[in-house]
Amino acid sequence: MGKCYPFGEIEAKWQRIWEERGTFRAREGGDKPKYYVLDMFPYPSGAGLHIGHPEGYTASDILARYRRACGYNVLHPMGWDAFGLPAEQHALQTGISPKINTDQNVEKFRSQIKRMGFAIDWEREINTTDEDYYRWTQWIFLQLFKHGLAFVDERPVWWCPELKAVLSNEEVINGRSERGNYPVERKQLRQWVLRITAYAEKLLDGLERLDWPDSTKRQQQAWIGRSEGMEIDFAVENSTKKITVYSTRADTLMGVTYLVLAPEHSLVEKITTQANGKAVADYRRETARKGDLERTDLAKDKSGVFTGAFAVHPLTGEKVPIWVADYVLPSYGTGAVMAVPAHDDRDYEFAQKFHLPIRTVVGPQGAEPELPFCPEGVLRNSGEGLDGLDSAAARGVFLNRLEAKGMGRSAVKYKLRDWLFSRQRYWGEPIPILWVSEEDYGPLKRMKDSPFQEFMPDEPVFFEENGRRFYAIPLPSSQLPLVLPTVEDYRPSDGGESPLSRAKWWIEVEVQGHTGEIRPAGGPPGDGWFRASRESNTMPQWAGSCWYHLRYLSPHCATAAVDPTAEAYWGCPDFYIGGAEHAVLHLLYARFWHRFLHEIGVPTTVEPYPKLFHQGIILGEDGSKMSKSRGNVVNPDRVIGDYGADALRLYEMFLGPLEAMKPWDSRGICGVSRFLQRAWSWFIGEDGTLSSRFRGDAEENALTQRILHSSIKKVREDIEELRFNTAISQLMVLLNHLQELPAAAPETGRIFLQLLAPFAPHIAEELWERMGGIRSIAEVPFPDYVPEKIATGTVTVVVQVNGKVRSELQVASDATREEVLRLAQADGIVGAHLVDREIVKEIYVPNRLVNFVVR
RNA sequence: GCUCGGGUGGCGGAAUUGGCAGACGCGCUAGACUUAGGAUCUAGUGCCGCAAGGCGUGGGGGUUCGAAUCCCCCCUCGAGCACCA
Repeated sequence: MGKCYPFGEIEAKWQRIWEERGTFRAREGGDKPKYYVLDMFPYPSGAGLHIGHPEGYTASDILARYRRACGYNVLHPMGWDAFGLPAEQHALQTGISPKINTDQNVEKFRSQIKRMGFAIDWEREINTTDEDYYRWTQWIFLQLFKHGLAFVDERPVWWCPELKAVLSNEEVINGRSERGNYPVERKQLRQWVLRITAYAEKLLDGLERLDWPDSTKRQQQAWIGRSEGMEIDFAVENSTKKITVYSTRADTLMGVTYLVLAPEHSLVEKITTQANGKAVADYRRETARKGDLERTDLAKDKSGVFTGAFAVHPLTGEKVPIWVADYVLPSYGTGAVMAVPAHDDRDYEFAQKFHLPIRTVVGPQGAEPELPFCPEGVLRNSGEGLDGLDSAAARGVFLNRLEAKGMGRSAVKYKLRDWLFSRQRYWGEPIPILWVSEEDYGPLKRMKDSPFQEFMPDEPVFFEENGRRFYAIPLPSSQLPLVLPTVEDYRPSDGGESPLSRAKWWIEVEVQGHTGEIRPAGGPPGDGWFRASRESNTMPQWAGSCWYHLRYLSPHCATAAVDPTAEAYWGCPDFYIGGAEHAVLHLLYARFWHRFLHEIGVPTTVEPYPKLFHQGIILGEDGSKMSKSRGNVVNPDRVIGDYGADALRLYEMFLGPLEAMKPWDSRGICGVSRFLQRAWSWFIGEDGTLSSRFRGDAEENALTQRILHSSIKKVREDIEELRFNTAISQLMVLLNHLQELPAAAPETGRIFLQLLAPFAPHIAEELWERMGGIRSIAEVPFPDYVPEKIATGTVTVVVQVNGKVRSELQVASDATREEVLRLAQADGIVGAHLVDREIVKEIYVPNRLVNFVVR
């Protein structure tokens, strides 16, 4: 690039001034309406800022600056989601503590983000790993515990041997870890679990009112996976047992030819006949060994074994064999299904393989169905009074009949599973729980005045080990934050325990039931002292991001997670922007916590993020995902050094629609850089002083007025609709026109700068100041357009003959239909196409077009 | 396999309710200024054609005076879900 405006100097200058003046500090109160813009806060990775980060942040910054200029009191904060596995793995490799590593990374991220010149209130910066932050994360956990929503359970969990960590359902993709793509397996472990399923219905209903991308709503909907069906009881022949199945297609009840139990189903052992015992046991063992990848691989053949037992059809009394097969999942519905091979793909495949009977009971009206026939249809072969009914009606009839016999009921099921909340890791929030023995729990529970009563749930939470019970005791808030202790060794144990479990001095404690005091084990015995062990698991990374939008409102509040006055003023974010990869993880968990917190009286809002937007991904120059191995990574520091932050901001917004996936183009940034250079040169002459083109007496002609005012209109509308690429192109159109003018009114220059300011704030501030601006351009009201200056006297009307454009006319905007048609016919080129033709129809669209239909 | 969302010049992308397809930018061509140009400025730039004109929004069909836009079929790319009964 040739000569450049001094962006390096200007950008540093204005970033310093904004900080010194506190230009973007947000305070509660005043008459202005509030506007809270939130970015998904970054995980400060060691790699530093990625070129993708500034995309979302610039978008939110444009909105923040625009809204401020439109008279809103704007809150635009930033912080760090800094717990997480990479810092811990880094510690394992280097021995540097995650704390130190994280602090360094935050330092780097902060300085890189500051170089972008965002209108952020840095006094509100938060960090999920700060004690003052996570004490409230722990407090929220205790509230969940108190309300019976946090409990422990021995359950099969996803265990990743490579990461030596337990993963949540959401963190496992096709049998591999989301992070690192390592294989995972099933393992029985005692785990903390949050009862998110209790909120399934609310989380589903709440989606409707959210202004979110459709695809994200659909993803959450599918994840919650509500289905309506029936539970149907099948008696087991020669037994008092019954098998309850769940089905959404009870209309196919008469087509049942066998039942299937999940291998883990508790009845399997009880009903299997002796003759089949070995085969079933072998099969169950085989299933247990398999990872879910193997088990759920769709391509694989169906497998299963016969139990030797039979069930009794609740309506026909017919005997149907009971099988065990791993295509039935233990964790959904009742873990047992009625198999209707004629009308279910999976049952059909299974029946084919094991030569089980197939009975057709539903089909299209009239024609014979091709099996398996899975859509709804009309009943056949189902018996008197049923044949001919459509599926929905048939379900109603079956429901009545089964209900009458006490053998069926309607039921709603969800795919959503409870949230596995403990991690066997070091770098996370310690779970503020103590474990005491059964003998100590009783007395402690009876101390009504004990601080340990503060978060005590109605139902005790306990686990059993070697025949002994251990009870969970919540720390009182006086003991928060429970600080993550310093340890030497960050390795998890092979047995799946947290590195914290090795810190015996921290784990083994004694608690004073009366006072809430806690001391290391080995103190003198006395009244009210009990032995206890701390919970060694930590919280998953999602915990801190579940409520950070609330912490920004009063980041320094020492008495509450969020100050009620601040919360009452700011409420929840009016706009939330971040990547689509969080569609079901962070966004579902945060909705759960926020709603829970709302129910216990913390935030006044029910939903945390009423309006959400996902920015797209910026691909490498070769059109593939940016990655070190491909060597197509663009370094933001480098770009800022070469072209300046304004150019980077402008370029990322100009690339294409904000939500789209788009490739980086290193030549494209030259284009926007040239635009900024041209803008600079329009204001500043060769000698470095304000250009002489600005004359107080200059008056813009109608064309200039029209372009200027339609630019104001378009920029306003485009910003509000997040169409930043077209807003910028309009700014280019405007500048292209202004450059043609021999002289300009200072006011015209100022309006141009105000329109530019949200996108390229540094250059706009600098030129604004040189144009005589006293206040920061960020604080000057955004210009409004004058409609009369856009709608000038004449409009262009296109003239078509048989739909083909032949000419265009300049006519007065208030011209009548007759006048325009007459002018159109009088047009020379049009006339040539009308010669010897008969006009059969005349189409007239006011101020737009004329179309002659001829023969 | 199922469910969504896309396919517009050499490239990124524009186009209220169906009403001038290709705004803006990149690139390219020619010219100017220059010792020089990967700087700047000027002009041009969808395709075919000397022109008149014709053809053009993944392909095919349809509705309409008029379709990138609406309807049907097909091709293709991307995302999500993936034995949830």
